[in-house]
Amino acid sequence: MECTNPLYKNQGIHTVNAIFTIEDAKLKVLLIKRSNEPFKDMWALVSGAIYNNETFEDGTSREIYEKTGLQNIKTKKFEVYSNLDRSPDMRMLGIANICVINCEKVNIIKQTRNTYDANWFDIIDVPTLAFDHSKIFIDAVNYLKEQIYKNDMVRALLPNEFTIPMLQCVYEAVLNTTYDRRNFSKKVLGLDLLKDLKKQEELAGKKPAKLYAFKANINDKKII
Amino acid sequence: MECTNPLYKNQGIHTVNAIFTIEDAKLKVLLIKRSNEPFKDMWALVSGAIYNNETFEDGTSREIYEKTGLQNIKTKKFEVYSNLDRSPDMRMLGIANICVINCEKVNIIKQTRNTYDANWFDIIDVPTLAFDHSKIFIDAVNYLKEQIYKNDMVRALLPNEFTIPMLQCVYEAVLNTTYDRRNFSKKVLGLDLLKDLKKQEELAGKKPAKLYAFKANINDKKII
DNA sequence: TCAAAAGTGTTGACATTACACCCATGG
DNA sequence: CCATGGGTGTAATGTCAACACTTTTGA
Repeated sequence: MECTNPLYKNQGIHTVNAIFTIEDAKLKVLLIKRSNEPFKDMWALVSGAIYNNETFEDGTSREIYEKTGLQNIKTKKFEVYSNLDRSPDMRMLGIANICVINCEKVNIIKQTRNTYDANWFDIIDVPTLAFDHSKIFIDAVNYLKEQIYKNDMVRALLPNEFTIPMLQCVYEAVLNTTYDRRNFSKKVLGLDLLKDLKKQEELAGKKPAKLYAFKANINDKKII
Repeated sequence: MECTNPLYKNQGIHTVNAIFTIEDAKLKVLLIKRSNEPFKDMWALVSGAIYNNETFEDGTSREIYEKTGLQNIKTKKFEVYSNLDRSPDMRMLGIANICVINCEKVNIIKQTRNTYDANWFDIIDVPTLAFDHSKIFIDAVNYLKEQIYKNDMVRALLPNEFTIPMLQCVYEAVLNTTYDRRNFSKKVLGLDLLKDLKKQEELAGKKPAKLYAFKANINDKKII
């Protein structure tokens, strides 16, 4: 239906997505290069406008798909940005998401209707971003650190079958720290969180590690 | 500026506020009674539409003030509700806040332009609410439990000068549990969080407790 | 002098940390 | 047979939970 109250009219809603992965034991964020004004040729988080006839979640999935080709991404809203001048064209309220993904599973599309490059950036090498995305990016990293203990986030960063050293690597990359290998292993196994798959990874030049999977329907337990 | 893209037009933004306090050692939420359609005569959370020319934070403060008379309330966004049918008049995206307040400091206005009653409800006695506010209320309580360890939330629920038993009462009311008085006290004092004001409360029939205040610029520390 | 509630100290249980040794693999 | 990295055990330390007694106040 048509909006008649002039006080409410002309408000748009942006979905802004900080998409993270772990690659080479480093926390990385997905950036796209804009091919249109405003902020043409600048790197940006994956973002776009929500349509009238879709929920925020549906619009977010659509925007991520259109700009990267990614599907079925786990997202978590974490902040709202409502400065009146955050977008030069019209009043766009920005709702920001953390998204986490196992980058081995996916292929990023680099050229789309509004973008002409896409890449994973180590979070310490992120350039200045379009709009207010630099601020959103910093907030996203901090939020991710706070929330990484949630099992579904950790799950999304790992393949379905993984080893305990891989799990440790996720924690160390996100929290930018190190843990003792033996204590980490002991802690995780004691939480009754993992299913022993009775299989081993196949790798060269070292003792292969055991493969595990998360048990189904586990409540969040803090590993660290 | 005018919005021309029909895909984005006609989206309104609601601020929906679950305002909590501790009264009689119980966690309570502030509800208002609606005097207009839709949902006339039903209880609701404190909510309203954000205007084009104000930030979300400013619009939230304005709505809370207009519907309750309250000012300077600490708010924290926690969720976005975007079902297409959540408001019968037009597409209204709802952004929900947790708000916390020390009810001793304030006076609630019961009659306003759109409401004709307002009251604190023990969270176990909350009736069915207007719009999707019942769902939002439940999410708010859960979020508050998750976040109560943040110092600024606890601060907002207490007067400027408070005793350790009062602090313990806040935790017990929010988390619906009990703690050992001696262990709680020991833990809090060991965190270097509080300033001893070298004063005592003045109360009848019992040993008066020492008064404390939070130290300035303290990072969040989990008491429990 | 009594009831009510606050302050403090000790102990055992449990969790976390630090650290050393052995094992399996591919080259 | 060696380099790499995974698996496991133990002792020291730190944190948390349970619990008893004393203190201060107003009535």
